[in-house]
Amino acid sequence: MKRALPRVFTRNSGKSDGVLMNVEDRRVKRTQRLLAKALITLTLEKGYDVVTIRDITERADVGYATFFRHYHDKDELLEDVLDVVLAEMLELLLPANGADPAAMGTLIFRYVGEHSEVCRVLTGSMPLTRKLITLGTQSVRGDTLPQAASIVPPEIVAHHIVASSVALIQWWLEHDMPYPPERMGAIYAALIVQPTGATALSG
Amino acid sequence: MKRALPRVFTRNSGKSDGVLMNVEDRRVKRTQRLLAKALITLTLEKGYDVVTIRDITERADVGYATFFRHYHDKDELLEDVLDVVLAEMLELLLPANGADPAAMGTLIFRYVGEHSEVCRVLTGSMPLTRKLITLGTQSVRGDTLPQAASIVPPEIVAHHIVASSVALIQWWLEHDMPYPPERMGAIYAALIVQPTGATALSG
DNA sequence: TTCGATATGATATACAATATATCATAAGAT
DNA sequence: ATCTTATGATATATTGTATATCATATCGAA
Repeated sequence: MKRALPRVFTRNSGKSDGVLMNVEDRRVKRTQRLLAKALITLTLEKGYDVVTIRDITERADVGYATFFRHYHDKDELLEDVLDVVLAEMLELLLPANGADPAAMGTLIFRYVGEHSEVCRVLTGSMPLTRKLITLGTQSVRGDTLPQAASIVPPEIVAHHIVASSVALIQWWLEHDMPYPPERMGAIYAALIVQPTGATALSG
Repeated sequence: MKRALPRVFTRNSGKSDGVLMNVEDRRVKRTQRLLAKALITLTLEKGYDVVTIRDITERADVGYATFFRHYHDKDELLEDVLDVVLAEMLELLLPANGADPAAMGTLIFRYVGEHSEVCRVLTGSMPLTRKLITLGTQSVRGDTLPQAASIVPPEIVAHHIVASSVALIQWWLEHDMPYPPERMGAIYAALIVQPTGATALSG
């Protein structure tokens, strides 16, 4: 017997059936890190869709063909970046769960501000923004809202909260973060959480 | 004397300095209409970014090179579509200005429902969605909100109203329009207009 | 530390799509 | 009616994607 699969071929969330690569190998992690960083930098320099894979590999100082050993295309690489960001935000927000909305909002905007370049790129991609909103909506529906008998279906309420939050983040980034995270947290609470909560109950 | 510029070279909003084409010529209008229709159809069939210009020209039954006589690239063609949609919605909403929010919302969702294919494509493009939200925000800021002394800056309030509305439309389209326009108009009023108005005043 | 496994670099190449140029023809404008 | 111009057809330069191959370097495990 040949010892059952000692290696770890985990492609992110197991969705992509395509390129397999041992993510425990230092070389692999190094290459993927370099590629991700290059994509972010180049996207901020000249826009996501005009960045070529040759651009990325040259900036990352990595062989051109190496890219395709890890990802099928640019979008798959960018999705990897989103997964990392989502995991980080989740572990940031989980401990603070149940705190008051303004404090939660402050945490969110503090994180976004500290990773503004990556977030700018991610929120510039429609597929990733959709994915983000979908995941967030599911989470919000699970967490709160054991409500009923409103004009507005709970599914829409959850979607509205998440989509509005993402939009607020986008506004903040596009305007070069003119207010500090604490102020944005307060705005988040006053503009999104509080009114929507009231609507879900009474409306 | 040679008669000063009898022709009309209007490239949409005069922004693109690139391809000039007499938009009063029937042939031009016909070609552009065919190209736009082909792009919409193909995008719904297999996704915007994998649609090639050759696809478009073949579906439109138009010479390949002809495309570049009208647009630099796919995105410019799609922007043309957005301009038409925006103009139509504007003339739909202007007469009803000042009516109650639910009625306005019903008008909006009725229009979206009747043009769901085009709207699906447009709201799937991040640059166009941004443009739409920016224009809408300016309009809302001009219309209403002579307010002051709130935690939430009026600029953010306006942005929130528009972005939330677009998000609600996106939700509706993505879920295959499960409620009629009248219901969506009521939801729009209860979820977005009424709470945000209250926040802008009191919050 | 050694050894087998494997990720990488460098290179060549097939292929697809963009973008432009040219010229004859057909369609529209006046 | 005729002058203008948009189109079709075609060729071509250019760019970017995607895959294959082989020697080398790096890694993990014993």
